[in-house]
Amino acid sequence: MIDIRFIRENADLVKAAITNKNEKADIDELLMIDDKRRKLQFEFDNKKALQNQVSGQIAAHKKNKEDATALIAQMSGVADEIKVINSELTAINNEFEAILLTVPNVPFESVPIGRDEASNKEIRVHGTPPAFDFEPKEHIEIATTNDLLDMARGAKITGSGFPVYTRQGAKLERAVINFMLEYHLQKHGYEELGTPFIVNRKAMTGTGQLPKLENDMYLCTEDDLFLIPTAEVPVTNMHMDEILPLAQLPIKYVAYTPCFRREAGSYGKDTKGLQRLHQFNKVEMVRFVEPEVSYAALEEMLIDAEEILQAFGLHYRVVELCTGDLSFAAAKTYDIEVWAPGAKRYLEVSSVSNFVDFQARRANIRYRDSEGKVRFVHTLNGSGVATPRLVIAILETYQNADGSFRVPQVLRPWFDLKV
RNA sequence: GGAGAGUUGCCGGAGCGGUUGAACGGGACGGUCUCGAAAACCGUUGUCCCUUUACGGGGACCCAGGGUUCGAAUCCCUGACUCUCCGCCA
Repeated sequence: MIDIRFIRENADLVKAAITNKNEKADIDELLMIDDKRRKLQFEFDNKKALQNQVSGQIAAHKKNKEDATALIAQMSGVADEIKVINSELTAINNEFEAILLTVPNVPFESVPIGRDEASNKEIRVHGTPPAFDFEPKEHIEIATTNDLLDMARGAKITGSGFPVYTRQGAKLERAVINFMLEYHLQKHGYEELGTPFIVNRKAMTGTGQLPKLENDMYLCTEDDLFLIPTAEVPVTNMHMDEILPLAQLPIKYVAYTPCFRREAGSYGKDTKGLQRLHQFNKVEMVRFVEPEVSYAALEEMLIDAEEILQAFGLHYRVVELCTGDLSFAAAKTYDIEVWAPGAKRYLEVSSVSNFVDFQARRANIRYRDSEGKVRFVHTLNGSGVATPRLVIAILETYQNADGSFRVPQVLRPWFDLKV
């Protein structure tokens, strides 16, 4: 969330950010409630101060065996008054919090302003589209020919958007995950976590999925627990309500998890094969850093993700998202889009974002700086990377004229692992 | 699922309903001593909110939320979590 003090002093800036992000949040209402709640708090504090003071006197009287009935009588109504103010205060604080949680993060100053992805800015292009002396096929055809994927049976046992990877397909995907994990561990110095795939409301609120995206997530109503849409949620919330010692920063975690997304409202879009799924696997990087270095860390993470695609020898481009395409919690985001020669288009395989202190405030993740002051950390995360579209790009890039495909060199050790 | 025990500050661990934001011990940090270090000794060691130019002042917080009371870390209720035993089970 955004510091209410910042909102008070920069209301116009925050309002512009809301507009530019195509979000809705009533800042005027928020500020009005903020004012009311501070007045109530003041009243509460004063009443409490009186009660504390007289209670001290009562204690002193009793200690000296003096009569305190007058003082007790004087206080008998005060407790009720405090109770009333307190319940009003609780109500207004809840109201305040509810609105504050709907205020999106403010985009970083350099982020291009724009309505939608049309205003995104291409940062760089790596490599060139591979050339074929035959017409390259789309992944779903390659997968069918080689028995890698069974979408129909996935639909039978769950529903559409739940793929079954079959035989070599399952092995290929697992090899990809292993390769990416080890790469980040060994070359980029991340620490691996294996987290729960189901989290509670507090965690979902901490990273900013709630309250906005409740409808996009799978919910176990019996226990009020959500299936994670990304490892960002459990991993970032690892340090919820903690004050980290400076020596621990930066913290760099990598985790593989499945991701579950209802994709409400996107039916009929990118439905082919593995392009858009309700369940997919992803290797995710998360960092906790000092505020001063978070934008440098963002560039580093982007490279960390790019190296994966480079290792696979894939053609891709990096795009900086404009304000309108930026997610609710992000201040700045790069997307990496890999080239799919069969589909003849770029597919988003990674999103690398700096959330600055937005998530840290929500999840109350702080650190003690070199002067001993407690401050909010900056959090970042990036896919490194999501498997379905990576598998698409691999199959389409490494396909042969006869319909077969090659396993990229870097995957061989994982694919041909001997036991 | 059944029965029981617990949840206090960085950690361990006290805490009769009334100057207890919290004894005591450990750790950490600063200082004295030392050529340096250890030991010893002295000191420091909370988060958040409101107010103040500042010094300061006020409030909240001892798992969470309610209740009893003039007053709750301390009593009562509910919930969460942890541990032990039983049952079930990968």
